[in-house]
Amino acid sequence: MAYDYRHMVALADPTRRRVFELVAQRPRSVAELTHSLPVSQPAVSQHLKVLRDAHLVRAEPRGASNVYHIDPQGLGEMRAWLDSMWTDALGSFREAISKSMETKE
Amino acid sequence: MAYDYRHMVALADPTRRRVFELVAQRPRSVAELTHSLPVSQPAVSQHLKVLRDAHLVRAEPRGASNVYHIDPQGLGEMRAWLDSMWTDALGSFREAISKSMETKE
DNA sequence: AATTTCCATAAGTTTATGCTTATTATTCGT
DNA sequence: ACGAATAATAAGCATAAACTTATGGAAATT
Repeated sequence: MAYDYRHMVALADPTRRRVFELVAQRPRSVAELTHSLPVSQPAVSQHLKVLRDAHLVRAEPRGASNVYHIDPQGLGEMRAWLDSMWTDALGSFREAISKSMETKE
Repeated sequence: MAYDYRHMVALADPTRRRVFELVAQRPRSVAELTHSLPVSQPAVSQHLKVLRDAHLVRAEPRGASNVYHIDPQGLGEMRAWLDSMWTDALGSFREAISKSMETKE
């Protein structure tokens, strides 16, 4: 069940981020993405693979071209992680605060 | 205002992630963290710097030692980004779905 | 006050990863 | 059916970034 942070890894690279943002705006083919970016087509394909594996985008074949759109699953998993982090981590954070209050007063 | 993804960059590295998780469990000193990890103390300090810059952790000097705890700001910023992504990106996602429905029906 | 503990920074090395060119498979247009 | 276009994969390179050892400064211990 352990969260594997694939989404963070995927979004850590600036170019890959740009790919994701472009796809998030509206569905786009690989050729279209390549034209909007300062890197080669294979580079774009490689980034898309990482984003696909992280369930952040999904490919939809449309004839010879491959149209990518957002995959809600990735964002959903991130949100779930963030929510649990919010309660767990910030819970113990609050405890620590109270304790340091006690110590100081 | 543009989101700079510092948090994602920070959490992309497995060791740094481990540091973050340990600090999230409960506040810990650098020495404590080093003992729990397979890397040297300077490596831990370097990771902590990245996490600090991303506002994911905060240092609290306690005598000679430095106790790190969670910084809510980082998680908050991530949540804000995620929420806006959720509405924007998934909004256009829904549109695309509707359109592809029209096309197919 | 000397020694040890704690942590951060610096410098250098090694590993990871993002990029390129080359190639292949599939589909479209003519 | 043939040539052009689309995209994925492979191999190699080059830079970035994660690690190491070395060092220095501040606080605790004796």
